[in-house]
Amino acid sequence: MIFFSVPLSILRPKRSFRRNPFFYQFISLSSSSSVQSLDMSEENNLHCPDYAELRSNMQNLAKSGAITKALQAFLLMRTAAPGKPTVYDYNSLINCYLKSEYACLHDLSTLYSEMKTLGLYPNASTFNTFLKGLNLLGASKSALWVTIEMCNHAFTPSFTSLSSLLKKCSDSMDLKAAISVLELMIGLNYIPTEPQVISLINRLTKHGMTNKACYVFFKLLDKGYFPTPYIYNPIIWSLCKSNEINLALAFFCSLKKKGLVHNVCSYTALVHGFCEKGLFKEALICLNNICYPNVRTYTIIIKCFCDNGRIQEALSLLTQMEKRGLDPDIVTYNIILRALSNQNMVHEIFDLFQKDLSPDRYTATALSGLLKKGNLGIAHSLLRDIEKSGSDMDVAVYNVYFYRRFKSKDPFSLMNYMKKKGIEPNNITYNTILKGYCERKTMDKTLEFFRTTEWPEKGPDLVSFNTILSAACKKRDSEMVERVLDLMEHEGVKLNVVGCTCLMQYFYNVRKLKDCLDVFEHMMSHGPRPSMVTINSLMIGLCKNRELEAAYRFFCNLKSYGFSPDSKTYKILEGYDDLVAKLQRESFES
DNA sequence: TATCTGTTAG
Repeated sequence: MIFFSVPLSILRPKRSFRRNPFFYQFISLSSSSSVQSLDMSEENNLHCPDYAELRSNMQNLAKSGAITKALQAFLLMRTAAPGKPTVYDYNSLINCYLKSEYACLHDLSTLYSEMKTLGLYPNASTFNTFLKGLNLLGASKSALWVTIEMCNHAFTPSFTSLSSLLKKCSDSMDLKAAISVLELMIGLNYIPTEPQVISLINRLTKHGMTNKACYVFFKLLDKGYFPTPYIYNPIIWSLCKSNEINLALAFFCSLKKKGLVHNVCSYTALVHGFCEKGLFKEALICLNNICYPNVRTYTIIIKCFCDNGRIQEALSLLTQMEKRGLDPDIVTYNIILRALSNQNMVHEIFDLFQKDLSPDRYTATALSGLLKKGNLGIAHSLLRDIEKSGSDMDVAVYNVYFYRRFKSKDPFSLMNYMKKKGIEPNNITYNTILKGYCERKTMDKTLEFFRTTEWPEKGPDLVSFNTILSAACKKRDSEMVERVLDLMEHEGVKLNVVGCTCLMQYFYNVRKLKDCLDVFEHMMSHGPRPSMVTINSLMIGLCKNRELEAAYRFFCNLKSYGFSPDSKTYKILEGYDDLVAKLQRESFES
């Protein structure tokens, strides 16, 4: 049979032929299709099989995934009876093809476009069959396109198919498509299920599409949908988290006006929003307006006070919640412990540990402030407790404790200890050891470690290089500075803002102010862009070298370079009374 | 539906 020798590739159109922006995979076989040019002459059909036989043949070919041959078999059915084959036969072809293990999007698109070439008009079943196939293939975008086609042909997609399409689009994070499906559903008076709406709105808000989430929400509201807080709370939260407390309030009040009753999570979002804006008074008023605030409500406001250094207020809120019968959880405690630890408030930390709390790895790292201040006792016994409790530890927890313990122990025995616990050291662990070498050993020994050690990741990183560069600069060891710079050049490591700042500090400390300024100018014109640490370093360098006038001029010009002086900049100036006096005088005169 | 930590270089 000659048509069986037609290669599939001839039937397949070129990929670049796009018919529709939504469903470009649906490509026409075009008028030059070899299906059209099939030799249908009598001589090639000596045996004339009947309709049933031909149909069965077509179905078998389709089931085996041979769509070209199946299409050819479909055309052969013309010979069986007048008016044959029909769209039902074509539907059967598609159905059988979907049962084959070779079903793919490209072939499905071919089957769709070929219908028009053959002059077949799809019926509802055709569309549903295509939708079933596209669903199987997970091609949600194409399924949306077919659904729209179906509507354009005046057929109504079922609730089930739209609902499943909505889920597919939402799960595959094609949120724009999901919104289109939802619009189709609303247009047909189909109301999606609550879990679907919650999931879609959640995903929209989490991906910075809060306005779209609002759009979806109000569309449903217009249809008389009665939303629960589970549906709209993600919107309130999203607005509050992005510092849009005014919008959140407006949204919150408009819902209240409509008679919707908010729950504690809705109010907690507002508390968070007020806190984010620094509106502590309003946050507290909001807290007091909630009939039954919970641990999370309190935790959020406590965190806010802690982050703003208002620890006493945080502690009194802790007492207040306990009095109300709300037991703080480990999250609440970790937040407070972190703040206390940064302030080195050892007694208060001790008091907290008298309570019934089960420390976890968050607790371990929250105490890093304490470690930095040298209060090792409480921290180490805590670490032992956490290890014993079987809490999940990670490399960062060990790194936090590493440097402090390094002083009294051999670093490599500590690393073995980590490994025994199943924690692999990382570059940060090694950089910490490197720092220990810099502080306690000679630069030669440090460089030897640097070169000979087996680094855990892809070798030493920029921080590693900066660690040794910084050490050489601090020691004002010009030969070593040069060696490190040569090493960096050899390894193809470029200086970043930290390295450049180290070099500037080195230059002004060895009274090479011009070299220091050269580095700064180079940074300004070629990068890396100076940071405020760089700026402040230069200020110190100028002042140290008694270039007070230059420091003053530099300070005045900071804004024109795009920098804003910070508290450190002002502190530097405070150390130079004469300069400050001049600044004050001039500001009075102007 | 909402809340938590931290390690290395200037």
